[in-house]
Amino acid sequence: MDFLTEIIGTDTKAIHKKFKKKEIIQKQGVVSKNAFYVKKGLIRSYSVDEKGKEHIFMFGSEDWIIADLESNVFNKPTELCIETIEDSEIVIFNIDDFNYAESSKEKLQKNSKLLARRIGSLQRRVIQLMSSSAKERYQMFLEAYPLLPNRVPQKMIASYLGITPEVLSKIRGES
Amino acid sequence: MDFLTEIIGTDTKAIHKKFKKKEIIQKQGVVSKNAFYVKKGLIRSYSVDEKGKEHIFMFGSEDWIIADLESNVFNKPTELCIETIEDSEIVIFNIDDFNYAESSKEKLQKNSKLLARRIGSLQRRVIQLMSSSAKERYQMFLEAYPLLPNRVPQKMIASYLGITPEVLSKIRGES
DNA sequence: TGCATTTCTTAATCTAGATTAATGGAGATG
DNA sequence: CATCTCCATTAATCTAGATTAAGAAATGCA
Repeated sequence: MDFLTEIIGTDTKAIHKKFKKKEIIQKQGVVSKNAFYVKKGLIRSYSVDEKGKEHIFMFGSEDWIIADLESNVFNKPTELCIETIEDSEIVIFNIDDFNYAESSKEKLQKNSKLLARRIGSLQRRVIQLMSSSAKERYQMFLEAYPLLPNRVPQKMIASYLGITPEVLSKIRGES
Repeated sequence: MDFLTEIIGTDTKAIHKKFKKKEIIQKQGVVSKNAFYVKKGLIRSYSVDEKGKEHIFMFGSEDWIIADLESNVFNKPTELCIETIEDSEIVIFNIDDFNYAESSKEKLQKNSKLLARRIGSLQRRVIQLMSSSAKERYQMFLEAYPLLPNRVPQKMIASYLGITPEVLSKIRGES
């Protein structure tokens, strides 16, 4: 738990938990201040629209932190459901502790860097969604996350890219 | 310059500048550490794809800060061009100062909150782009930014929504 | 091991939104 | 004020990707 300790320090209360494959870590609709650090395994966060369709917002593998900041910041029920894809070990901690508590300067700075980094990748994602075709987006995904395709089912990759599994299958068949 | 002082403090070196309508504040391709605080007026950041098509990433009106964090964080040329829509007064400052310098704890915490808030809205934007129709996105835009439609040309709203001006015109005609 | 369920693929349609093109206004500029 | 360039709108096509459907492969479970 090295990388995590470095970020949240040792003073933060954190719960260590193991989950089986396909277990729900956090349900949609809950108001929670939790953040989830992936020590081992693979998880995903996704929203479900009115038609019952799932849209994967992000994947989290080792050393990633997943949290619904939209919910945390604006204090409203999560639209994101968080669920394991593989058997996983997750460290759950309170995001307020993480962000604003009696943290050291150093910790706060590290935190800012992490947040900025995440904004960077979200920015890229938004621009991609607006300007690239399904095929281009798939290729960029492969480059950005070369290890994930082996661990994630096709239909989830499709969901992350904002396309249907049928179209993804076609694209893969082409190249 | 109240709100800004509160965030960046008085120690940070900042340049105060006036721009005419349609002036370019920052060009694509530059590696810069600049952030732009809008004191007065309206600006936009956008990327241009290979086909020469513009995609507006975000608008910034009074009290907004616009910066290409993707570029700042990963230290690579900006993909975002920043340009005024109206005559504007802009405060330019170095984002490193803002983030990591000899800042007070309080300032760092405030900074974290701002970043988290921005992540929240980007998260929402990504989910919207994946799950909503053009019409729904337009309606959400109107709710989220009720004042902008009067100040921004249609074609720019279309660009922000990720659709063509023709489709936006059609949508507006319907309701 | 065998049956059930889920996932992937292929193919035939359908549709939201893109593209192209033409028109009438609205601002800018001399 | 006359010309010019840019904008918004409408309408006719076109197309990327959605939907539907059905069979094949993989996976889970008793």
